[in-house]
Amino acid sequence: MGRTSDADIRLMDAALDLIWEESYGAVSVDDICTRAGVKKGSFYHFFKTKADLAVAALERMWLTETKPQLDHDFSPSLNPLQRLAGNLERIYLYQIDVKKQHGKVLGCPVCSVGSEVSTQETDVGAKVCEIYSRKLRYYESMIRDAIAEGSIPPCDAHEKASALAGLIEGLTTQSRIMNDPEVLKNLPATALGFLGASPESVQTTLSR
Amino acid sequence: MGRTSDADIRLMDAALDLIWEESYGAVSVDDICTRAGVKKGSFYHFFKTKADLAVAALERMWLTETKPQLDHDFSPSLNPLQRLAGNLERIYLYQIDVKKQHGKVLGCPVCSVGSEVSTQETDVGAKVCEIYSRKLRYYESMIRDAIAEGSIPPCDAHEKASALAGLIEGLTTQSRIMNDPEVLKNLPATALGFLGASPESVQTTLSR
DNA sequence: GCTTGACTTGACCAAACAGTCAACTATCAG
DNA sequence: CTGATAGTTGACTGTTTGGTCAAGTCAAGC
Repeated sequence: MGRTSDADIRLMDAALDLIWEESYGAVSVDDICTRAGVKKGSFYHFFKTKADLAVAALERMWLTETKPQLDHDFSPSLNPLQRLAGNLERIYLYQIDVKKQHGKVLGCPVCSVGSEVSTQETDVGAKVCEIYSRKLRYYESMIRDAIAEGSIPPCDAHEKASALAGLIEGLTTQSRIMNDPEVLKNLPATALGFLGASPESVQTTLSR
Repeated sequence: MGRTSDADIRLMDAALDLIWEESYGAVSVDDICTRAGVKKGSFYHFFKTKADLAVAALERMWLTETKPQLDHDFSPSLNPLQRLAGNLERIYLYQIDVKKQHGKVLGCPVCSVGSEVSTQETDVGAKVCEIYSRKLRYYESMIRDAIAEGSIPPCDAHEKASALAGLIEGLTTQSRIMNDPEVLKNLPATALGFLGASPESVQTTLSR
């Protein structure tokens, strides 16, 4: 019963877009409301604070975008190294497209927001941490499969996954700072090499 | 002639501290003035805007802290892999200390600020970019020396340096987000392995 | 078709904000 | 000693900000 609305969804989408394009701190509640076409009273009907909205928006992004994409890219139907190579190639092409659309490389919103607010907005920080950890599981499982398959030397999969995430997020951040997607061009090959894949298997994996 | 002052230096130090602890967007001109013990009128006597101050503060940090430290860590008097290992070990121990002092892992201010403001404050973004590039030169020269010495396989030193910086900054950011310095514990070994150093040379490099 | 309750609206408030200024003060060079 | 000048101060302005609210609107379920 009662009136129906998609204002909360419009607010989440607007918030994520703006925060991605600018930054968490540079975006005001008014900015978000204007972009979403929602009045401030409605904002506070759905969310207690900007941080509250950010948490909801991040979780929504995970559910509607990140998770489906990762499920596709890291499907066990592919061989482990191809999963990673495909995912990283897609990230590279995506940032090229983002630069075309927005005029700027925008990188990864989860990472940017996390680094910005982790010491301040604890709820947002916790949500970022959660999403980051979920991503790590995809890497970890891929690494375990690659070891089992013999395509990379044995190692601590959890630790390697964390370092791999560092490499990926670090270069993505670098491409945002430098505003240059080409920083990511060799990421697939670099990442495979980092995992210890032989130069030949890197070659064959990337040529598919 | 005229009155002397160190207010500009106090402002730069205060700004850098606050921005490091919180974020660029979360810190106001009033906050900076209060921490520096300077009145707002004096702030605007020395700097046009917060962005202007940030640029000056970053350059000052480079000159008084980063550069001397890098010159020490990457001194050609050490063998190339030891330079990197020593530098990364120091970063790890430093973040442990920062967590003790501030209660939180704060990561690298250049990288955090860069990721936050690169799309908005172009002057600050350019300065971050400049400092980032200067850091890359240390990595690049170390990599070239390591190749010449035969301790790592040949590669494009510039590209490898960029990826190495991604790995280091990425894991540093991860440790800030997770508020856990232990993320950086194996960074020395991980980075040496990433460069292609043999397990034995990693072992001997780290045991010194 | 009417009641209930979720949603909307625009006006409103106090606090925080960036930025200005004229009057004041300390210091250095001559 | 003194004048020119760099630096200081606190009070000021206008704007943006987060946040509230009472009155109004609309749709679902009975």
